[in-house]
Amino acid sequence: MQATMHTAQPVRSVPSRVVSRPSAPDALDLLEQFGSTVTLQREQEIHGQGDSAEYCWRILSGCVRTVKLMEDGRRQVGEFLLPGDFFGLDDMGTHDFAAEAVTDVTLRRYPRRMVEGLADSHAGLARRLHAMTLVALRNAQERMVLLGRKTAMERIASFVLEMDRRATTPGRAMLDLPMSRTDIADHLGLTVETVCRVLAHLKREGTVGICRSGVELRDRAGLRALACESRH
Amino acid sequence: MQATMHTAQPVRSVPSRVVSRPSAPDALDLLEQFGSTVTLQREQEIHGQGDSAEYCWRILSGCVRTVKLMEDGRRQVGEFLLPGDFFGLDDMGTHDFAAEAVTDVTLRRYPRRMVEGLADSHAGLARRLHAMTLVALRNAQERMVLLGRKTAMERIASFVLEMDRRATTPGRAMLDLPMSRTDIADHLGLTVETVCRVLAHLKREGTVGICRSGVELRDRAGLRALACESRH
DNA sequence: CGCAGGGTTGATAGCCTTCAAGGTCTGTGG
DNA sequence: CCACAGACCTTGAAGGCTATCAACCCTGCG
Repeated sequence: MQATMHTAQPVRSVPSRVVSRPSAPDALDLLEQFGSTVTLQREQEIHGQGDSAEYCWRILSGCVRTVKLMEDGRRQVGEFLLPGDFFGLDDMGTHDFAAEAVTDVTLRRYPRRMVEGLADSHAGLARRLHAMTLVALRNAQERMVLLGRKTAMERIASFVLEMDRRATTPGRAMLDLPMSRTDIADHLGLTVETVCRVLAHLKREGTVGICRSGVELRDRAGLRALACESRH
Repeated sequence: MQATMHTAQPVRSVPSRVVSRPSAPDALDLLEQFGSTVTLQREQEIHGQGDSAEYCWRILSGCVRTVKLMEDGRRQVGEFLLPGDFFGLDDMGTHDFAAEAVTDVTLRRYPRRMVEGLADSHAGLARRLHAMTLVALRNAQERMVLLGRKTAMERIASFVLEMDRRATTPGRAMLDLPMSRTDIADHLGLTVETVCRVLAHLKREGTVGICRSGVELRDRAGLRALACESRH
């Protein structure tokens, strides 16, 4: 099992081309021969809700969100995906959620037929894919606690800390949040206004600083206390 | 892929011993040689939150819940598991949720080390296990919409319909709900009182009848309208 | 019979939403 | 360069949905 499997982060692979030891073996490298690189502008749709699942993707740069719309327009953002993350692999037949570019993105696209064929003959790849699904499931379960039982303040604090842990350089003071307040609200089961108010409250308390499209983490311990998270 | 994979139900296997054609092949049958049968009384713990994941289980009879407790006592019930369902397979290293018997239960228990060993040499079994994880993930994502965006009435209606679809004989008027109101509340992100009030409301409207530890579905179409579910 | 635990119902409170208005930033076109 | 439009963000006021608190009912059981 890879180190990433023991974190509570979304499905993520170490972008092999960035690893210092370029030969670090990863079963996912087997996919590369079938991959093609695509770029999209912000707000473009990568696949729709209900689309047949022809491809899966890995993010090279940028941010992607998965979205489910109810008939009356209520929206749930399933997750935000960052460089290194895979998506589109965990759907059966059709994609339950749409996937949309939050920012301009560069993606590596793989035909699922090829991925599944390779997995049938490479047990190591199959294990790796299954492990990624398990991480996604664990994250979804953690989010069920957040959506079912946490207050607005706890949700925001948990979200900021999660994005910090997933950042390319975790622990830095400045944390980029490329998604809109509306996206954050629809991810956390809140409204835009509540997200704004809670962030303003955290700012007044000196816990975070608010910069355009990002936050400055001034008091991680305080955030952790607010988030009501046992581990992390 | 099995037919069950295309439903939105929890991880479920067809209990092979009950199938009319006793030779219906299922990769999960490979596990049987390592299985042992255990029985527990209601409210007993099967495994704790944070326990190292030594075993996984399949339910032969009864109902099980998965539970996560926050430090201050807030509780989230991850899912209710019914005969045929597997659990304990989707955890990595340790169980994130506890598992507890809702009713007296009979379980088939399998050492995970054996399961994983078998899966390494039987691609069919590995695929089957991965498929079960995918179903669990899809269910978790559907529940994120419920917890993030649905009203109390919609949550209850969705829950009743889901339990109906998963019942051993779906479509019957009488639906058994073996879990307590508190369990339902902690599953749906509500309080006991709200669950009671919503059920009472549905009863007054004639949508359901309330019997001791169960409901009578008098108006499935009405429930579906209340549940705001596209498919099903 | 009395107790204990779960279920139900009512009254009140509070968190978050809704509705509304203004502010800020960005990109565009003159 | 500046003005303007539009989208997003922020803040305020009011309302509603659900939680909280409390009381009572009901059932099973010792």
